[in-house]
Parts: sequence; C-alpha cells; structure tokens
Amino acid sequence: MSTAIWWVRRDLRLTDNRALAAALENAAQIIPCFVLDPHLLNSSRVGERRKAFLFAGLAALDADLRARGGRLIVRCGEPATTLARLAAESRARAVYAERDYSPYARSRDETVARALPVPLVLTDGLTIRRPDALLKDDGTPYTVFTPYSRRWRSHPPVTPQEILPAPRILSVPESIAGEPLPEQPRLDVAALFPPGEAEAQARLRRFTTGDRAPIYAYAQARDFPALDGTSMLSPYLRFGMLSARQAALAAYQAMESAPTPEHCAGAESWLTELIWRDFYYSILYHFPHVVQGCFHRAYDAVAWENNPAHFAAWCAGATGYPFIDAAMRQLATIGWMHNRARMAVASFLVKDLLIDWRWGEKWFMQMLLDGDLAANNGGWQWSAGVGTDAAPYFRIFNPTAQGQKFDPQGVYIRRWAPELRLVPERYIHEPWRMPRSEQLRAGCIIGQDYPAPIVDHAVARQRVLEAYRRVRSD
DNA sequence: TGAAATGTTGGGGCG
DNA sequence: ACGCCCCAACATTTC
Repeated sequence: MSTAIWWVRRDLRLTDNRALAAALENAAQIIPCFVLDPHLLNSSRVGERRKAFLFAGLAALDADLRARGGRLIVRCGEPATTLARLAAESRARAVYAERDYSPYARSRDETVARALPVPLVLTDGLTIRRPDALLKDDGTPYTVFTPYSRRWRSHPPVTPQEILPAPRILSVPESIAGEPLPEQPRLDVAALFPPGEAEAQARLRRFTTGDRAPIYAYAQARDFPALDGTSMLSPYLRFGMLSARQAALAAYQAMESAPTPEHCAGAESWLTELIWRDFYYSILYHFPHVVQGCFHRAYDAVAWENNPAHFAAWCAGATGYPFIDAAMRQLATIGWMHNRARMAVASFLVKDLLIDWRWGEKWFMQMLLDGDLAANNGGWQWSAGVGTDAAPYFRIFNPTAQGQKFDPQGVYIRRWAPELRLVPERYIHEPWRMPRSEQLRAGCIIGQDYPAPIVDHAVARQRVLEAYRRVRSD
C-alpha cells in the first residue's frame, strides 16, 4: 500500500489544500505530520499566545482528521532529520507541503529536500497568486502596490471549481505514532478566536453572504475600531485554517451578487486587503533583505532615539495619548488589533517616539495571533516610510486627530482604557487639557490615574522630519 | 490609507 | 457707501 507524507506547516485545513490533495492523489495512505521545529518554537518572535493558538489549532485539525478516519501525527525535532526518519519508517514515496516564502522557510525546505530519501513536492496555496508569476512586463518584480494590484486584478477571478473540497475519508497507517504536544498554557482568548477550520469557514460565511453581509459595509466601517466592521479572519489566514484563495472567491462572489455599486465597493475593498497580503509575500520573496532592514537601504541610517522607557510605555499602553493606549491594550489583552489602530500606533512609535520600526515589528510578532512575517514586516515598513510603496516619510499621523476622526465619541478608547471611561467627550482625546475639577469629577487624575503625554506631538514631528531629512539622498 | 503651514476668498461688523 | 479688519472656509503647498 503506497504512503505519502502530508507535511503540515501553516496550512491547518482540509478544504482547498493542494498539498493534501496531491498527497491523496498519489498515495492510498497518508501521514499528516506536523513537525515542532525548535527553531520556531524558541524564537523570540513567537509569542506564547500565538503558540497556544497554533497548538489548539493542531488539536482541532486532529479532530477534523479523526472525523474522517485519520489523525494528526506530531513529531518534535529538526525538520530534516525528523522527516527523513518518518519517511524511512513509513516507506513513504514522497512528502507534500505547501510552499512558503520566508527566507527561513525556503532554506529549511532546501535542507529537507536534500535530507529526504524521497521527493519533497511543494504546492501553491499560501498566496492567491504566485509571487514568482506576477511580474512587470520587463520581468522584474513590482515594488509599488497600485500597479501590482492592477496586474493582479487583470487575472481571471477565482472560480468555485478551483476550490478543492475537503477529503471525505482518509487513511493513516496504524503503525505510525506521534508525540504529545509539549505542555502549553491554554489559549486565553479561545472564546474570541476559537481555533480551527470550522470557525474560519463560519466566519467567512458570516462576513460575506447575504444582502446584509458585513463585507458590503466594509469600505466605510473598517476605519472605525469601535465597530465590528472587519472580518477578524487574520489569525485563521495566518495559520491557513482558511485558504486565501477561498477568501478571494467569497469576495468575488459578494461583488457579483452585490445589490448596489456601493455594496460592491465594500467587497472590492476587502479584496484589496487580500491583494496587499499577496503583495507583501511577493516583496518578501523577491527582496529577502527586508527581514533584516529597510527596503530602501538609505533609511537604515536613521538616528533613532530608541528610548527604552518610551518603548516600555508604548508597549504598556501608557503614552498619554488615549487612542494609542487603547490600541496597545487591545493588543495586549486579546492578541489582535484593529488595522486603523495598527497604523496609528506604528506611526506613533516611529515618528513620535523616534524608535526603530523593527522594535515595533518584533513586539507585534510577539503579541499578535495573526503575526506573520510578510504582512507584519510590510506593514511596519509602510508605516515607517522606509519600504515599498512607502507612505512618504513626512506623512505623520497625529495621534489625537486619528482618535477624533476614527473614534469620535471615544467608544473604543473607553472600552480598552477604562480609567478614561468617565472623561467627558470633549476631553476624551486630550485628557491632559481637563481642568482639575473635571479630572476629579471623572475620577481620572492626569499623572496619577492616567499618564500625561510622554512626548509633545508638535515637537516630535519636527524632530523626526529632521532625522529623516538627514539620511535622504535628494 | 496625513497633517501643518500658507494662501485665497468672501461675508459681516464697524468706524 | 466705503475701506478696513477679522476670520471662517476652502484651496494649495509643504513637510
């Protein structure tokens, strides 16, 4: 009886999984195997919460496999030796996996391919369009989002036929044993982000189907962090509990059945976010130096202040700017942050505090359930104005104005920074302006219950403009 | 997927 | 009626 290994990495799903499908096409029995790679588990960029989400996701995948007659085999160790041993033990004829694009993943896969006695077959599926197949006419990669997205959209829409159904039944050899997952604190946000493919599918359906689907309001609602206007699918896409291609299909279908052009625009703008995701994978693939430093290398020379006390205040949500602090506490509390808020806090760290964007990038990786190298790195470089398609360096968010625009009544602020709950609306974005009597009435003494601003925005703005000006060539 | 600084215009108050 | 100032509202430029 022929056997193949399905090497599960960040594709924790049975639906629309080309690696799984290819394994099943070529073998009567498969071994779904997740390798706990010490390099990743001990990385300082992998937070406990994301690890817990992964482990719970593996348990969910195991349950889904068992419902189909299979199970998940977990092995611990270096992928090359672990998989070579498993291949020998099981007499597998090949190993199938979904292609990944980070420099680490690519070199790991090369090492694994060399170590295996059988072929390592890599399939598409992490992105919607292949990074190496979406190039400018001159054969070079895109470095600006808008033309990239234009070319991306010029491809035919994703069709339902492309989405591979989950296998109904599969068979795993009895003789193969796994190891238990190491002890791990349980996922404290499991109620908010239940791990697993079933939840991912349910969310996608809820977000994209019906005339009143949230996707239709996305273009307007997505900018207001107090609203429930986004899909909150990012952790699921991060671990492949949902295929990005299936998400794109849902967006196309919503566009097609949109009742009005405005509704259609909502679905289009959600699709644009999926295209951003593809774009940043493409950047990571073609320009791997972004992992270490700025896409535009000149900005590596910016003289950051890197004040550790300021960084600690930013991490803790204690900068004195309510919108920033609410966002940072949301991140620390639930392992997720609204995208509008991500842009604001990133701008604040880099432009107001003059701290190296890589400090913020790393903190996000440690805290986010959806922490993903390509998207996170791309987003940070964009915010810092040092990356592809960068916001010009002088595009500096005003931390107060961002709150006033996108959380006018301070609903989001009050939710995440409860010491400000009783602050009147006219002071909610600038509580330091409250007269003493108002502070007493609101039970919020500035400097005691809530910090005074740690920097003056107007001063900080001039400082960062000067710091960037110094490294510019033109 | 900004925001601040600067420039322009036009209405109204007022001597 | 006129010129002047103020300033809001909007437009443009600049970082």
